[in-house]
Amino acid sequence: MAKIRPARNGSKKEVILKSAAALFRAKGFKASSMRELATTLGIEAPSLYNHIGSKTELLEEICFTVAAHFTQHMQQVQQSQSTELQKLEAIIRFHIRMMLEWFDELYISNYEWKNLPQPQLSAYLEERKQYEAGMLLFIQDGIENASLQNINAQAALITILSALRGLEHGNRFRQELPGRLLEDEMVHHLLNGITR
Amino acid sequence: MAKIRPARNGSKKEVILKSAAALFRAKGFKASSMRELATTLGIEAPSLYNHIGSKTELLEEICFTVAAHFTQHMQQVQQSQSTELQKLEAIIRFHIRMMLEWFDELYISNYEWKNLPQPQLSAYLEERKQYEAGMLLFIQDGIENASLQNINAQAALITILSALRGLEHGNRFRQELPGRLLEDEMVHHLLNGITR
DNA sequence: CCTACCGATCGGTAGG
DNA sequence: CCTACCGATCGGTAGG
Repeated sequence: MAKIRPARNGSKKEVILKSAAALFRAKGFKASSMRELATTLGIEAPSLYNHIGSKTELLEEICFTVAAHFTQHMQQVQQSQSTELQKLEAIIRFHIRMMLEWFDELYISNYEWKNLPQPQLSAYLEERKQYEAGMLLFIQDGIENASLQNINAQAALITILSALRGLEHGNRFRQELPGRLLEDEMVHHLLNGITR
Repeated sequence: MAKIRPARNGSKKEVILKSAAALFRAKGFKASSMRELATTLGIEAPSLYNHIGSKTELLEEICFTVAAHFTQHMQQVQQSQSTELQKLEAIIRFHIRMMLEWFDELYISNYEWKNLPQPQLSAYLEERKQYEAGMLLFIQDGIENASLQNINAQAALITILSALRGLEHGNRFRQELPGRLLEDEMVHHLLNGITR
């Protein structure tokens, strides 16, 4: 019999979500089986369904939780009184910190979102689009008030976003570089190239 | 009865590879079925096996063909008499051009390689490691002879590689920006940030 | 290049 | 949280 799962049952669901994120990141969403997830948690696969609704629900929770963090930070930056350069720097630093702390989850929201069902898929892509529009505005404003060079704003957006989102590759950087150093170096690299 | 497939049967296998690349990129390797691939080609699934050995073989051919292109270009750049800055610029431009021309294949070799079986998986990762070591050397040499700022070479490598490999995201840039403009802008963005 | 079909594995449910 | 089990789908083969 189907059991109604509580929206908040605290720690057990979060444990499942964390294991799922690690598994989905390592193998990909489709290649990850609920049986393997259950095994890593020391239970049988059907027992998972006392805590979650479906495999897809796990993916949704991961993607939208990550998206919410970024959206919230974007709004915070937009409402600040900082300069455009400071806003861009804040965005870059936030990305890198999130990547260091929530690597599995960010990887999934970057590369496994395509497995989301509709209408969540569209909603997710729309939220991303809004975020990117916010970044583009910072760059355009910076060009207008001459704190940035007269670059192509769209290309600069793509370069910065690619550098930040592509960051998870291999994640070897975690061992070889202190996170704070990487953060400072990337800010310098990505901003000084477009800072007049 | 198993049929021995010729190593060179020319166009038909290449047509399959091209369709497979598009499908694997859109849906992911695991989520792509041979039945769907066959349908897009107007044949039944079992007929595919007159031209290919397995689904995995398709992935292998895509990943190693891409890797071979990059490895060959790296060797060409290493043997050139260019300055370190010119070498880095050549690498960046080559990446972007490959991305514009072989988007599906690069996406797969960037994100679906984890589906490779052993020992191909290890061989693939080793080839990538060699490529990255080559780039790192350009950066280190540039720092030593002061054509680059006194940056952290590892961080600079990560930033450039991330920006280049993360580039395929959404691939909207294909419509909005002429490829050559994006190339020039990214070279400027990624190099001027570290060029003294 | 097709029809017919296989063994394996999947997400998930029934029922307790 | 378990055992038992389902319908669907998968990659691939047999045989022609």
